[in-house]
Amino acid sequence: MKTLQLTSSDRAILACSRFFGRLPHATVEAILEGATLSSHEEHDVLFRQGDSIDDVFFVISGLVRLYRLGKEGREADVAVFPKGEMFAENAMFLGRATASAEAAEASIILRLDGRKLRQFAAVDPEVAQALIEHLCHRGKMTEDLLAEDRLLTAPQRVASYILSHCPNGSTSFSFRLPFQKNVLAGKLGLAPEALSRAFSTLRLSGVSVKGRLIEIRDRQALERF
Amino acid sequence: MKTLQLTSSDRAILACSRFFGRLPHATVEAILEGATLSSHEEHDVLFRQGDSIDDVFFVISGLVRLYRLGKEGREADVAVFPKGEMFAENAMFLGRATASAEAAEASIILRLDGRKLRQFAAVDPEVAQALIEHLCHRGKMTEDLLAEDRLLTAPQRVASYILSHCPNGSTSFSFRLPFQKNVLAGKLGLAPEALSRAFSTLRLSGVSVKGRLIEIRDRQALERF
DNA sequence: GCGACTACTTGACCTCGGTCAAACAACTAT
DNA sequence: ATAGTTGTTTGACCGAGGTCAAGTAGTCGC
Repeated sequence: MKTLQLTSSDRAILACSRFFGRLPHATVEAILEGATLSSHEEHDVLFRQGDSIDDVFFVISGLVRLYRLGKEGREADVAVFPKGEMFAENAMFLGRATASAEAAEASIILRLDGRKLRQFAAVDPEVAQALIEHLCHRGKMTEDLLAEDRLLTAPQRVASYILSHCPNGSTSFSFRLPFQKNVLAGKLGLAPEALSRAFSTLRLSGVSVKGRLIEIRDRQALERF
Repeated sequence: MKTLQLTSSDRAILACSRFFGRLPHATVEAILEGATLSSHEEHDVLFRQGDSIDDVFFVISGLVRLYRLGKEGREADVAVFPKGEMFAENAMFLGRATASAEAAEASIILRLDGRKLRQFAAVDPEVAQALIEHLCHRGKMTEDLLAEDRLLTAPQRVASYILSHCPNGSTSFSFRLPFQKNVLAGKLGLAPEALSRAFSTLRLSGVSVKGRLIEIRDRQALERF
């Protein structure tokens, strides 16, 4: 872990994030005052389930995995945050972290003073509003995961993930996975082997996979799955 | 469905709910103005996934099941709300309902004007604060469900549910299920048959089940599970 | 080029839990 | 009581996916 300075390109990322994007510059600057920036290696732990943390985190670059611990060291991902996402606002209001967080690849993380943010939310309705919308969005994300776990088989979940990256309208297209298959497996609640098998099932429906490159030949076929 | 009048005992329930409990009487009264009260039979649908609703719901009595729809009419519960809980605040900010809701037993439901509540939240920081904490709590609930689904087997999930109703300290105790086993199965993401089998597995660890009455002889045995 | 990692895939096996069918139990209405 | 309805349990079966163990790519260093 190394401490860094906030650059202007970092600010650009903040400016177009869901949370900060809604707020006027002055407010953003005020919230950012005293924030610290740090770089982390893959597998660096940011905080642990049960910790009482009073910071809020923001992914400037890289990827963070949020997970719960089970018996015998088992881990279950409850969310994965790419560049531009904020997390651990929960802990700020609930008192302790409900999950652990670690960098899923080399990442740069911004750490805001939670008490200050809370203060702002209590005074500035605009900040409160932004927080509310952020929380609604986060709630929907976990609800999505839960519902997919309960309703879909492994290949269906993968198909659904692929489709969520597909601009609707086009029947064939391709894209690069934004992270390792390992991480995708975790996010979808699958063992890596199961993800692999799911991909090879989908191959029969016109999906080709070369490394991180995914190619779709027939959108309808995927939707039918 | 029948329209009703808000009684004083209904107000008492509101007053000690997580959301309204934090707010001053005057604010509560203002939010409640224009709210409508209705009674519903089991299986009455309150709204459907995808509906654009501009009401927020509150369970005065009974039980509401929130669920997502899958292929071929499959349903997956994403939350179950007992008396005193508020729901569908999500839809207010996201535009449409992310899930369907129906009464899981005969229930009395209070329906608040969402636009007005939103208005209040935008003006009164106290309301915003209450909303934020409510959303954090809801987020944690779904996260709990997701993590349990991914980390625990059926008997473990049931054990965990039982333990969550056990006053910590006592080694043996008993309580009544607050709803049908059917509903519990749904909440835990199990088929009713699987719940039944889970109970009979736990019987070997000192759990006895007679109808809705659950009796625990050995707390530690459950925790070890 | 070579070896040494690490990511990913494949195969074999087995357990958990879903599904269908049937038996049972509790409740209601007649 | 009798029959019907609904909630719950049990048995038999099977398929999805976890786990362990090899094997195959890639990728990095040199």
